[in-house]
Amino acid sequence: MSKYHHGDVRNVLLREAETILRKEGPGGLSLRRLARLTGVSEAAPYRHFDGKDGILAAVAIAALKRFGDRLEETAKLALPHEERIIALGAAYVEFAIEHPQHFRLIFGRERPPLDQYPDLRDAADSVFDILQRSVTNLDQRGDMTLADAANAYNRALAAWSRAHGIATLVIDGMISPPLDQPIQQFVFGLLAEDLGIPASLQNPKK
Amino acid sequence: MSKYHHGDVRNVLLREAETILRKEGPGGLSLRRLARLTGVSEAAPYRHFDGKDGILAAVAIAALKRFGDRLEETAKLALPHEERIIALGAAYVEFAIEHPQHFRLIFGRERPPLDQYPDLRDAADSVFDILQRSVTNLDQRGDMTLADAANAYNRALAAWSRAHGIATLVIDGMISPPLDQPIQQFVFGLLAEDLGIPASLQNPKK
DNA sequence: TGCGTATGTTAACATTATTAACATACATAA
DNA sequence: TTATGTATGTTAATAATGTTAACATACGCA
Repeated sequence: MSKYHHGDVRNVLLREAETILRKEGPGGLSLRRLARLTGVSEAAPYRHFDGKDGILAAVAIAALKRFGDRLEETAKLALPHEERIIALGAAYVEFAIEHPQHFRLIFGRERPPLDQYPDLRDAADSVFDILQRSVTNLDQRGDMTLADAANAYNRALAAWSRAHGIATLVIDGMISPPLDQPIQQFVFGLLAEDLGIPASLQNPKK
Repeated sequence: MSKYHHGDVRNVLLREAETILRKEGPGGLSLRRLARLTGVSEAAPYRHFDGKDGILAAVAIAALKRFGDRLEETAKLALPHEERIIALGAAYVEFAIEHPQHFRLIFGRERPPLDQYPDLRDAADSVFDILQRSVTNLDQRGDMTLADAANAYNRALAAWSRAHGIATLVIDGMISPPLDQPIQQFVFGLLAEDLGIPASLQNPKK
């Protein structure tokens, strides 16, 4: 009977880390507790991951993958372009509300440094690519001028910022979706809110 | 010659905490290091603050005060209502970029729990009040219907979300203001970006 | 069979937040 | 002035953390 060598420690650690993170967030994830819960020695995780950041990076990459898949699904819906932007923003916010800790891990300050984890950077870039392509609708428009492209990029950033702001404010407890209406409706309302930007300040192009 | 009793430890601690936080953020602020730098014993801070969260709360309250003052200044400018909203958003984002750690402390996950520090909650509420009053322009409109009020509240939330999203994405390194144009211009561009929300999704009122 | 590498382990180190137990200065009432 | 209580220090202890070093075992493969 082997005294150790569980055979699958890496995956067990990852799954356990997932459930801890879901409850307590990146800060609450302690390597030693993780090891204890996994039933493995306190130094074992270091054989499979590059320390705490390594584990967080692995979890973040998995989360980004799921996030990206979800956004892509939404982006594929047969919708008018403007409505698709709204739907994307709603999916974005819903993900944040359903998985606040993952969302924080992906975007927040405790995210492992992108330049130390290239896979993490790639995963993050890929999600932004989905957003950008969907919002600017690059696929159907090979004939854009440079100015159009800059414009499209700005529109993507603006849409992203709006969704991101709602998501962040909600999960950080600064605003609370009203209890008497479905969250979807609340998010749609905010995303579609027309701010009445004066023409004098609007982008001169278009 | 007295062996201790510096006379002003609380303020010295606060100022030292400020400079540490500015460089390293809430997570990097260690009570022991703070005490060492202040030239005081490691347990001394506990005589003046309710532990680490207490210090963070005090710093956050001061930061919120400055933040609020700045927003209020902007809100007082003689501008058309819509342009004032843009200016407020810009001031909001500029504060975040100039003081990212303070901004994080105010809004992020490491903020001490609001229900344990009523003064902190009051300070935060007061800032949101400024935003809300300015965006909805409540002062000049005593004649609003209930629906109007709800609408105004939503407009405030939407404007706030947009600015908050830009601020958060920038200080978390997800987007970078272009180097070849002033930050102000970048922020204005994003805030004023017209997303082309379809009429079918716009708020039926108005 | 033997050897190298991957995967475990235990033990140690440095750091952290917090609290208890004790010491000193100061303010104020007698 | 003296006495006493409170505010403000200190040192020392506890419990937890990330990380690394030194050592042990299992497995894959020549």
